[in-house]
Amino acid sequence: MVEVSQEPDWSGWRPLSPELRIGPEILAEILDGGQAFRWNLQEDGAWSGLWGAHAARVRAGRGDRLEWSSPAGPDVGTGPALAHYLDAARDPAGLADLLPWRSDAHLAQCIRTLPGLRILRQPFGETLLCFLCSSAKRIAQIKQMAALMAGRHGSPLPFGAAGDPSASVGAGERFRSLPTWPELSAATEGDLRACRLGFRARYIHQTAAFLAGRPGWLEETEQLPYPEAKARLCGLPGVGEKIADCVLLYGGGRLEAFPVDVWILRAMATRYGLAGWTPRQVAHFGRTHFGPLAGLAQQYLFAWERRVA
DNA sequence: TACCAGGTGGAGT
DNA sequence: ACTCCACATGGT
Repeated sequence: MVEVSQEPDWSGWRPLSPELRIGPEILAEILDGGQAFRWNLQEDGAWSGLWGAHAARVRAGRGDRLEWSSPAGPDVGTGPALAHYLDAARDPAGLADLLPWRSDAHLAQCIRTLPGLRILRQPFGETLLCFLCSSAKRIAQIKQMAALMAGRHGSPLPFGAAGDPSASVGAGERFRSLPTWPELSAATEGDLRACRLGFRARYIHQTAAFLAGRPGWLEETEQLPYPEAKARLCGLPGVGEKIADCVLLYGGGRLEAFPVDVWILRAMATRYGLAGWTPRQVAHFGRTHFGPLAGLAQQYLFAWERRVA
């Protein structure tokens, strides 16, 4: 008999968290809406993705209850890791009710349109790497850069082949994680440029060199209070306020972080009458107007604005 | 072709 | 402090 399938062997589908209900559209927005850059839609409608040393498939099952499966290989605790990644324990019914939608008609509309939208809890270092790639780039291009870096500088995971042609690995190869910062410090700037990073290659190269001389610096930064953590991140080459806020929001679980990019600037100009405001002014408005969960509000505004555009 | 993309850093006012 | 603009690359 001939083995024709080049698909990886996956475990069966298993329920993730019974309380967590997320529909297919919202799941797509969560995994592929600009927070993370390593998820790809498979032909069967499930999402296949990687984070840290984990790989998994996820889909919305009956009653919008999430189901997951893992690739063939050793058990590395992917189920609990996925629950943490999706922040499943934090108010599965949705944090959005705590946002000031009662006094903000536009926010209320965004929340109605995107019920269950969540903020991920990604590995901190990976989030920094991906958002160092993000400046003046489309999401699809950031995903391409991440895939190239994983393929050329990441480590193979102990799991089977990946058949998704849009993923970073070809049939018969193993999944590859994104390179860690120590791994990146072994790459030359030219190596990184070859991953289509453009001028971002220098930032990543310099950041890798900085971190290589300071073991524990990133882990300490993750533990600091928001203002101190943000200030430290902003000291890294290529990291300004926007990227620092993205790292703290999507990688550090700091829901008060309010990243201001061109979409948020546009949304605040057209929906909130803040035309002409600087990013810094908009960030201040956002934090005060939306409160301690401003980052979640930001995600609703971002997703809604991109959807109507 | 020109313009834009989940920006940042540096130079010149 | 504010305004411009280069920085690579790919898509519309």
